[in-house]
Amino acid sequence: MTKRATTKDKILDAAEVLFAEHGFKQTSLRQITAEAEVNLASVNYHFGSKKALIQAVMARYLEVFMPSLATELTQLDAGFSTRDVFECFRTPLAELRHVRKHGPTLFLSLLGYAYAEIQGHLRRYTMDQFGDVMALLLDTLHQANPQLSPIDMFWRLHFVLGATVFAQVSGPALREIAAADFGEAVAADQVIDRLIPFLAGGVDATVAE
Amino acid sequence: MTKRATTKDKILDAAEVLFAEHGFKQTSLRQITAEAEVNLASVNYHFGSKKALIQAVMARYLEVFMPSLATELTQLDAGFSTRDVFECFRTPLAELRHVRKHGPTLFLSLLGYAYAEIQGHLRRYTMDQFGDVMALLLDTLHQANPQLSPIDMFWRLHFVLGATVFAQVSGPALREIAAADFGEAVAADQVIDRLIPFLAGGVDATVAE
DNA sequence: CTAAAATTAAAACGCATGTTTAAAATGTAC
DNA sequence: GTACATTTTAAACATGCGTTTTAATTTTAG
Repeated sequence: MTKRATTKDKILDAAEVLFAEHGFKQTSLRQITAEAEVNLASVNYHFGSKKALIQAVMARYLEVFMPSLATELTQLDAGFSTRDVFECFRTPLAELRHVRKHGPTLFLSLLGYAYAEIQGHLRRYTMDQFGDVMALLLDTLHQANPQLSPIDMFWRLHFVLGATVFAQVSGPALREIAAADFGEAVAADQVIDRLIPFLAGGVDATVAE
Repeated sequence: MTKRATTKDKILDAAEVLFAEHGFKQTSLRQITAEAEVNLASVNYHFGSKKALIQAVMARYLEVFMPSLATELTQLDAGFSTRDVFECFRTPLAELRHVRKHGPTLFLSLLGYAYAEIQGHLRRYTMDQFGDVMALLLDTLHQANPQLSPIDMFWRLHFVLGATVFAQVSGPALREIAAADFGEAVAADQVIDRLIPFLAGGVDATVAE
């Protein structure tokens, strides 16, 4: 049988939803503890500070996602394309559903805000912990596109991150507009189906002369 | 001869730099008025509120940029490519240098934060004021890519915005990393040279089957 | 059952924010 | 030069924030 949710988990669950919705800085501990139905002081008791809570929220996802992505990347068959590299994101993202029902969407939103609000400590944490996976990704993409210089690849990877996190951060609003304008509801998962071809096309583009 | 800067202008000039650097919400009126060397209360006296100041900052740029972009788009020669459409952004962006020395960079950063911090009032203001230009852009891109369905084009345009905006928001940090890792300094203007081929490649990509 | 440890709870602290107030200073028109 | 309007100034206000404190409560061990 499943244990009753602990205070610590109730905080994490409430925090990640609010963070994903409104960003880190703009979400207060009072909102979080109200939503989690726990006492305000319990955040500092269990996590020490808001900063530490933010890192704990990210860690739950990064610890699943990053190793999984690394595995997928290293298992690529020889002669892979850029498109194949981006397809490697599907499985690790889908696995986040195991940590939380809407894990994939939540994670990408959190990542987006982690980038947008240039939280020094978060960026440092991510890079310290998973810089090797990022380097592997950069290297793998470069293998698929040897014609691009490392610096060109560097910039294109960051354009990719930008398009991805942005699409997810403003995802709810955009899906709403899309549904209103085109009468077509789009699930969050389907956005990635539209995204991958776009990203691959961008990375594969010939450099400006 | 040029008039001495008024309090109102000193506030606008200081505000836009701080906003572009740290975002809207995270920049306080006290930082702004200290930088501008004016009294704290003068913001509310001259603009009414922080919200109104933010809109005034954006308006200075949008009023120049949007009509100029519209002009460029309508003057495209028949048979234009996606790449041609994105090249239309160069001139309007460059013109922002007339309103302020680093106008192009500032404007894109501001736009980035306006999107990232989902400021309802700002999004509404932008759409109300310049929704027609956005529609024109969407339509023009669709002309260059008639094979894409309207909803595919809708999503790709927003991926484009995401990549652009994030490239600029995290631009200073990225340029720093790039310079450290590749020993190659990149001016802010040159980022757009790397961006345009990427965006065009993404938009032109064949849709997923 | 009891004593110690871990957790929860309520309240307050110190600080920063946007905004307002009311007086002082400055500029303008006659 | 005087009266009026505009602008600047300093101070205070109300609110929300993360954090800390202290006491009550619950859980855990022996």
